[in-house]
Order: sequence, then C-alpha cells, then structure tokens
Amino acid sequence: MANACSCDHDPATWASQVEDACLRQGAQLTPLRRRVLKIFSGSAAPLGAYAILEELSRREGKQIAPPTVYRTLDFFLEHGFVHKIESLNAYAPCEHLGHAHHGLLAICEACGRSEEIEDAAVMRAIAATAAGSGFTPRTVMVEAKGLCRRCAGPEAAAHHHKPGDASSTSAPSGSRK
Amino acid sequence: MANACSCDHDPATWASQVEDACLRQGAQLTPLRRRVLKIFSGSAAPLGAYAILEELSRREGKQIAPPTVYRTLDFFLEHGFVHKIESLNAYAPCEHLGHAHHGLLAICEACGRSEEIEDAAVMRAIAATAAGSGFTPRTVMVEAKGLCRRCAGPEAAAHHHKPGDASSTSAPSGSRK
DNA sequence: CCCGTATCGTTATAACATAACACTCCTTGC
DNA sequence: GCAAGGAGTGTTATGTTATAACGATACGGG
Repeated sequence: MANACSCDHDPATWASQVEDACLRQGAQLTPLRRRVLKIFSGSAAPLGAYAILEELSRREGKQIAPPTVYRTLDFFLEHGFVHKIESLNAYAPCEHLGHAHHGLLAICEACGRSEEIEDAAVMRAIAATAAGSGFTPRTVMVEAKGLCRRCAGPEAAAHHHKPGDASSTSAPSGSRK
Repeated sequence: MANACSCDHDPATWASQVEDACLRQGAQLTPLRRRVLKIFSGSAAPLGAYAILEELSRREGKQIAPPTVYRTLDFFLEHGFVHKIESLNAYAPCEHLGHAHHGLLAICEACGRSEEIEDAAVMRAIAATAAGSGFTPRTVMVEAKGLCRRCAGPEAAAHHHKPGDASSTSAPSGSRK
C-alpha cells in the first residue's frame, strides 16, 4: 500500500541519474543546466524560480535574468527531471526518475521538505473515479500538506526541525502564508 | 465508486446555498460580496482574481483595486464557498456546499470548465498511502486535467466545445501554456 | 558557405498577490 | 449620548511569479 520502491532519493544520486538520462536521450546537459542541477542538489526543500535565480546569480557573480532560469526549468520539466509543485509555486527534483512517473507529493509544513510517494492504488482510484464521472484525465496532480515523519514524531513537538541542513541553499522558497 | 451525490451544481443553486449558509452562520453577505457571487454565478469556468477584478470594475463603472477582490475571495475561501485551483491560479464555486468537503477537481482542457467529484475512496487511498510513509496530511489537493464528458464524446472531436455559453462572464482566466 | 536549430542573453512587461494605512459604519458597554 | 472596538471597504504602493519578443552565438548538415 505504501511507497513500494526503495531508492534513496539523495541529491547526488539524482544528479547522476539526470546525467545518465541526458546521455541516453541525447539531451544536452549544458553548463548552465548543470549549474542549476547543482543548486537543486544543494537544497533540502523545493526551490522557487527566483530562489534559483538568486543563487545562480550569486554563484556566477553576475545578475541572471528570469527567462534564463525558466528556460532551464522548462528543460528539466519536459524531461521529467523535476516537478513543479503548484501549491508552492516551487520546483523539486523528481525522486523516481527511472520508474513510474509522479504519484503523491507530500509537503511538510514544518520543515518545508517535499517527498514523492509512488502509489498505484491512489492513481487507480483517481482514474476510476474520473472515468465514472465521464472525465478523461491526461495529467493528475496530488499534493498533500501536513507533517512528515520527522516533524510529526513524538520528540518533534519539542525541538522543531528546520529546513537548513542538507547543504548550501536550503530555505523553502514559496513560504507564503 | 463514482460521484455519489446527485446535486445539480448550477450557478443559481450555488448562489442561494451561499445565501443560506451566510444566514445560518451569521456571515455577512455584503453588497460587494453579493456582486462577486453574481460574477461567479455568471461564469461557466473558474475565474482568475483579475478576471473578477475586471468584471467587477466594469459592473461598478469604476476601477476596483486588487485587495478588494482578494479580500472577498478570502471570505469565500474561509467559508468554503469557493475553492482555489492551484494549477490555474483561479477560483471556482464549491459544488458540494452542504456535505463533504473537497474531493477531486477535474479540469477540462478543451472547454475550461472544472468539475468537482467527491469520492471517499480516493481520499482514503491517499490517507492510507501517506500514513504508510509516515506522513500526516492536513490538507489534500487533487487536480486532474483532461477532457470532460462533453469534450471527449464521440461527436466532440469534430466541433470543439468552447467555454462561452453559460452566461455573461465565461472565459477560463488562467489559460497559461 | 549558408541555413536551420538549439541555446543563452537582454529588455520589458504581464499576471498574480499582499502590506500597510485610512476611513466608514455599526455595535456594545457605560 | 458617546467612546471603544471590530468588520468591511477604499487606496496606494509594492512584492512575487512568469512570459513575450528579439538579438547574439555556436554548431552541424547539405
């Protein structure tokens, strides 16, 4: 019923998987795209386009313009390397590159991290419900907000977890509301 | 499995249900809010905040400022009278006012309409999956994009349905991409 | 060499959303 | 009556997210 796959989803693995996929698909992983790849790798939480923009500008030492970032994001999105999180206006690395595409996105409201959970049962239920109502889905988005295991744990109530700890860039960008 | 409820979801019904709910809850349905209510009633598809803004300004004969609209939307959202559709940055009347709150939102990419489908099975599956992975959901959002019954029907391929036909305001606002 | 395609730079602007403060009106308690 | 306070709205300014449009460069094939 739960997350069937057992991959580890760490940033380094993701980055190398993207490299591989680009080679296989003949997609160009240019220097710019590689730099954005690194920025994603360095973040524990999803990143807003403008957070990427700032980080990129900082690392380049010169001001980068928004379209540059959005084009790079488009590339990653088209290839399925990252997902857009609609409810945050933010972007996160896809944690299930090789296999199944897109399941449930669980967003922790305490630490800002997001986790991708594959589950065929949910997708089947949605497809069935939609079909029963005459609707033909093309894409489906499921985003849940709540508390992740670490932040909801018994000891978590005391010392609240904060996002900053994976590497350099770390703040969840779209911290609206 | 499919949509269990049999209410009709037409704009007039929705408006009067909102009226009733305000009376019962002691919420103030002020003139401004009533005007926005009418604007929603007149639209077949979800509306963006700025679409409402323009329509409101047009009907008032004077320029309205964004905060006025957003405050009104906040009121409707807090009372559960409308939903925000994250993937469109748009707002739509809640089709299940009395009972169950929020299920699956089906958005037709051809005619721009959205339809709300209640289904406990989907929500149960999501809750189970999340729990299995240690996540505690607080709110869940499911948005599916595809083709509605009318636009996917056998005769639909020929003469494509367009949004404009329910009443005055009708264009889907967030027609991004 | 020329042309098409992909990438990236650059400027400007569109689209979506909120902060902060002022004013009215109405209610409540005295 | 009238001060105090809250809800609603008006108004100005600004913040945040995303795209349009055009130019420049680089690279590969005919």
